[in-house]
Amino acid sequence: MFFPRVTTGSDRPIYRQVVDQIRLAVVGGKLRPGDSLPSVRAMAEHLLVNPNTIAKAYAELMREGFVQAQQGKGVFVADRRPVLSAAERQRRLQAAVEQLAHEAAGLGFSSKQIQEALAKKLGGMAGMGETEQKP
Amino acid sequence: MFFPRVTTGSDRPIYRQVVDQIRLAVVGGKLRPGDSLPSVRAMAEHLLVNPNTIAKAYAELMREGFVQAQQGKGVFVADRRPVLSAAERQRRLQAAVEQLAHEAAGLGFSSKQIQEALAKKLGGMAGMGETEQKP
Amino acid sequence: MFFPRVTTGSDRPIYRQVVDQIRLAVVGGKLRPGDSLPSVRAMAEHLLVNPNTIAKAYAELMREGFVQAQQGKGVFVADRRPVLSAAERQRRLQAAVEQLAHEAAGLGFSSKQIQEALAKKLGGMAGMGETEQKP
Amino acid sequence: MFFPRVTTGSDRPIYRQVVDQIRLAVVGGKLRPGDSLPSVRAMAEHLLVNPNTIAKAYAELMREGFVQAQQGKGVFVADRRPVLSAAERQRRLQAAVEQLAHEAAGLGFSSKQIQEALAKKLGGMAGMGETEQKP
DNA sequence: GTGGTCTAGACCACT
DNA sequence: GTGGTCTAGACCACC
Repeated sequence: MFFPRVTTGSDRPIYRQVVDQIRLAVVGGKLRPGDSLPSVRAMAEHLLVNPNTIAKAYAELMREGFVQAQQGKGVFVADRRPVLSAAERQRRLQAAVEQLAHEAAGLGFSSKQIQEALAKKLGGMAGMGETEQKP
Repeated sequence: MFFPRVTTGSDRPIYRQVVDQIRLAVVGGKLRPGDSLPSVRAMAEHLLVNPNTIAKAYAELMREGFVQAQQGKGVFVADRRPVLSAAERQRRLQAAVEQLAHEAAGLGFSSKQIQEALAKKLGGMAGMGETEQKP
Repeated sequence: MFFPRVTTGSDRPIYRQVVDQIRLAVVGGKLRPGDSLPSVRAMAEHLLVNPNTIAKAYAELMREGFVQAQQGKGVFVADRRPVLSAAERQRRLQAAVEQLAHEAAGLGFSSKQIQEALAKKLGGMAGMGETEQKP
Repeated sequence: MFFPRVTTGSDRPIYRQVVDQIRLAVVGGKLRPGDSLPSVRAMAEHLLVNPNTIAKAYAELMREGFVQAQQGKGVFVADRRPVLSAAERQRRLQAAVEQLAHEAAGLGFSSKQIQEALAKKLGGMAGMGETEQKP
């Protein structure tokens, strides 16, 4: 059974962390279509968070098409990966990159330092690199 | 006179957009130490926002050491000085990098694609690379 | 639950008084990491001031690393970490010392009298002397 | 002719700096009863500040009894030093000392560090130590 | 004129 | 419930 890890006290909301990690597990192949996910209550107890928070995360994942709820049975990974338009994906990446650039520039870091920090972070993340999608 | 551009209805707060753009203009050399910035009221009228919102942005920039307010005279670009500890700067860089990594991973981009997008963005920014500060 | 005392009509702004007292309680050990602080609304009602004023105080304390806010849960005392650079801390100490020197000199006190008053005040404060940080 | 030195961009208002320095020169004996001070206009031109600022400083000094204006002749140091009640002087000293203690404690300085910074500052100031007044 | 503080009240996101 | 943002409008200190 897949359980994400969340850290309270981060600037990233808990429900967002849950969404991120499940999404990442799906696109990375750790979770396959048909796999079942923990119930809202089970995950809430496991992570020691409010059930509403998990419910919100699942709702977001359902809206995006990553998971599907089957009445009375539980939550499952959906068959097909949802698609965002290439333009939309690119637009969001640009926005995210821009935000990092602004923040780091304000802190006085050089381009090299920023890129090294990113490389280090990406190197330690699982499931990246095999999921490339051509725009 | 320098005026930032803000878009209401964005997920990024208005005062944050103002801070970002002025900070960028300063580190990018578009604004130099001693340059005067628009008065709180003038910028508020220009951007069609509440003066308090601009005051908040200026207060943030003052705390970060980017600008200096002189009672009754106005707000001016300050001589750059490192206000944050090396550890704090590093902590903030990590947080910013992490956010990009999660966002981009959720969108299904590969490590390589993310790094290329960042490299492209940094390459197009003025004043980066010369501002390196040793921790 | 910790509640500061503020006096309206003082030359020191209310939000500053709140910041001062909470900061003192933290460095003096009266408030320990993890302790929860009154909610913005609760403290505002207790002190008979506007919630925004308390929010501003908490925002300041967060920036300085004394407290940490958790969306939807409340405000908590943070683990201490040095946020400011050594140079910035020194700069602020100098400014504070200078202010006392001017004020006391204007009142006609001798160097010796000022130093004795300070020694007496510092002697009566908890948690001082163990918190030394090398620059 | 006595001219104070002011630094713009400080957190201490200019008119306050002028008041401080003249007051200090009087209690320190550098200026003696009957000595004439620069005219508002002359000092404003010399310090490159607004005449209103100097006028405000002189008004404050006159209210306190340090100087006296003689219509058409100029501003002169007053005969007798003004007296504040012992209790009031002590109260103000306590408040000033307290403020430094709060600020420095928040910055994480030890008692010893604070006292050393004060001693260094006082050592460099003229006219102190001979002006002791018994409370 | 300038920035700084405070109030009152609204809406939003998160738990 | 919690904190975060924004608006509208007031008063003050300073130049």
